[in-house]
Amino acid sequence: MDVKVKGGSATGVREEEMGIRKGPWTVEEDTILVNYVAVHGEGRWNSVARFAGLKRTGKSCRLRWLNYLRPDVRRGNITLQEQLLILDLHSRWGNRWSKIAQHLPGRTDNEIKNYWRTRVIKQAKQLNCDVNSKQFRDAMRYVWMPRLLERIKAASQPITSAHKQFDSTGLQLHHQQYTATLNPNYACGNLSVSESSAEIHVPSNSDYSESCEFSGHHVSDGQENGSDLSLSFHSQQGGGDSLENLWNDENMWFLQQQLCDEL
DNA sequence: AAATCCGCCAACCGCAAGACT
DNA sequence: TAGTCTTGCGGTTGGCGGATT
Repeated sequence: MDVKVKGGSATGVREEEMGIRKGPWTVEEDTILVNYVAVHGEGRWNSVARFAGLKRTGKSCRLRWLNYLRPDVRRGNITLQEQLLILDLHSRWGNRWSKIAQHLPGRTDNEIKNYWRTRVIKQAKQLNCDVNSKQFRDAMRYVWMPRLLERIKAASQPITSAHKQFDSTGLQLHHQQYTATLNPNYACGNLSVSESSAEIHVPSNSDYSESCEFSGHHVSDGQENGSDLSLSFHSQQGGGDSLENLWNDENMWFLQQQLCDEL
């Protein structure tokens, strides 16, 4: 086990005197930290270090818990949906990693930051432009994000498809999940819309009992022109024509109003 | 088979803000 | 009110492992 001891600075000397450990955590240390948090809860990280017998700084304990030991930490590859969300949120907030992470349950700011640095900055280098340049932002918004959406759609493997679009000047989607009830005159069921996707759930006793789902995307140019919401849908079991009939202009208008009310 | 490169990720650092004394 | 401590955030680094030469 590699244990480094910082030297030179006053803090470093003090840490050295106290035998503060650095570097990768051991299983034993993890166990101690998990047990301590289970009993005393999160927070008071310096106390954790002091009273649990860990030779680690409070900061180190906090980081280890938040990024690795927390039970709700989600591991594994960043999904397409998550990638899309990261790109979108970063275009709004910049390097506010913790704020972005709040919208990706189970993901840590560190993970998102790493994703950005390893994938996104690499892309910028390949395009030979600065990651903060308008050129790159445009490439992201008009090329990369739409491609991601296409891949997300393709992953849902539609059998039949039909498309409707409507403009919603001034409508802005945020990142929470919204729900809208379809116009009862035209359909029954619930539509839930998130930043990158939408789903409709039709009750089995309705005339349209086949399962259908929507994929939609939110296009915002970030300018004062407002933003557009574009929704397309497909039926998984055929019947696309009948379903498409649900989506006449009135129903679209109704949905638009519902979304505007909620946002 | 060895050397080098590269991507990924855990962990550290400095700084700032808020809480506490 | 000032000084100190604690916590949280964003930037950066270092090491590991797989891919390539």
